[in-house]
Amino acid sequence: MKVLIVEDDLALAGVLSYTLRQAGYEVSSAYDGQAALDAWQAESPDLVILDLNLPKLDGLSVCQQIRSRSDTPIIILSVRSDEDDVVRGLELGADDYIAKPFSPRELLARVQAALRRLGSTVIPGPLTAAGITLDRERLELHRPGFDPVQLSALECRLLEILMLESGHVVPADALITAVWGPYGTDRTALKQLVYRLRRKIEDDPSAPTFLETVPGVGYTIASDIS
Amino acid sequence: MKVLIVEDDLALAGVLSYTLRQAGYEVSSAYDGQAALDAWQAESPDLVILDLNLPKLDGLSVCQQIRSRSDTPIIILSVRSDEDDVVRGLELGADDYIAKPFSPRELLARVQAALRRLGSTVIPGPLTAAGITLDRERLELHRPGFDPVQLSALECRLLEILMLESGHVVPADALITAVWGPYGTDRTALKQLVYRLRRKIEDDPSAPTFLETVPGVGYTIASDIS
DNA sequence: AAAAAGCGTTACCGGTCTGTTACCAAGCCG
DNA sequence: CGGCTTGGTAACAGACCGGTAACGCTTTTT
Repeated sequence: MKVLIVEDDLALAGVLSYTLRQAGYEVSSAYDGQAALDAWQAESPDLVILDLNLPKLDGLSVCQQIRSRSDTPIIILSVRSDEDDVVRGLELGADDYIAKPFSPRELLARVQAALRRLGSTVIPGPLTAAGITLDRERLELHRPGFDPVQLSALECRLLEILMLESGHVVPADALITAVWGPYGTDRTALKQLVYRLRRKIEDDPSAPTFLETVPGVGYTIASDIS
Repeated sequence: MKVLIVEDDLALAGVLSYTLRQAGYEVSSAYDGQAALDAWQAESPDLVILDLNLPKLDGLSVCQQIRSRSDTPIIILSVRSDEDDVVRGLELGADDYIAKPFSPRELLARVQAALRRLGSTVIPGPLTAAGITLDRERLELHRPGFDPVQLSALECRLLEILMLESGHVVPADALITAVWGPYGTDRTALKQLVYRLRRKIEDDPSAPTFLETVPGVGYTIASDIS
């Protein structure tokens, strides 16, 4: 996993770099906006950590440029006074932000979350739980006795989370965050996704036997095969 | 929520302890590095507040040791001259730091933030008391010989409290505070809630056998199985 | 270029949850 | 004995929630 750090404060960049390397990431750095774009094209990293205050080319512009050309996850670094810019950055398609000062540990957590969310990360071996198997590469669901079902990317991610937590109830908020990122808000989208997923995998959506609702809390899939 | 305070300045430790206790945390203290590790193992706190300047065993070492064995959030206390150590502490996996001098309010805010960040994953296991089992994840009540009963969020909270105090009488005021918070509502709401809960779980609401009323005081559930 | 699929959004409907008001029965006290 | 408090019951209304449908925009496929 390659991470590009765009930060003009060399001390901070050093800390970030050290932390990420420790965690097993491959790290490259850029110290101004123009260099950032060059490095991005040269390295095609899997994730970008982007300071907003940059020499030569503004961080927001960098964000926009990158986003216009790819889906690479972007995490914005900001100081408190940048609040407006953060909002604009998120609107421009950044995935998350961290306000300075922050702990490397927190950064690491966000990097991992962002990579996990984009699904690009995990070299997905098939995931088996609750009696079913999810082929995350082909977005296919396999169930004994049924034909394989073709899933969309979002459906696959939703199912993946529920399977990883199989036997436990996953709160709706947690699902939203895990699927749409920290700024996904609307529960309606989740309702929709669950509904569409149920129609694909279940014979009778009105009496779900597999993907169950826990009213007021969230959703769950049974861990045991009944 | 348990907090471990590691601070050799007794006066400061006292202030910290007082502040946190006021806010409803359970607090334990250690006054040197070695004692900190011992206390940490003995108490398994939910969060550690760690001074860096400690007798016997350096704060950074304590941080490292704790982090190598668990994800317990750590907040570093430091004086301005410690800056380098703070950075090292954060690299070692601390979650946040506070520079002395600080206000109690700031401390509380950081503690809460740290707990919120990592602690949201605390899943309550099933609670068993008085012969019944409460599945707090699914809001379900299980009783031997009966079908599981679906509860609402409030009903579940009420039952949880009574079960935790099973065998004792819980005053009505205490119940209201525990369920609706410090700005609790009328007793009528409690009457309602009890009534509705009884109808869900009891065959004969007019002669309650499980959730009993203690007139003029509150409610209780028997601790023994009758 | 046309068709299909993915997905966010709005709207609607029926259900449950829950605070409130009202009423009744029982106990306490002067 | 009559007023008062306390607890149970009923009924209602507003809020919230989850499932469903339909629309439209975008992306992918054909």
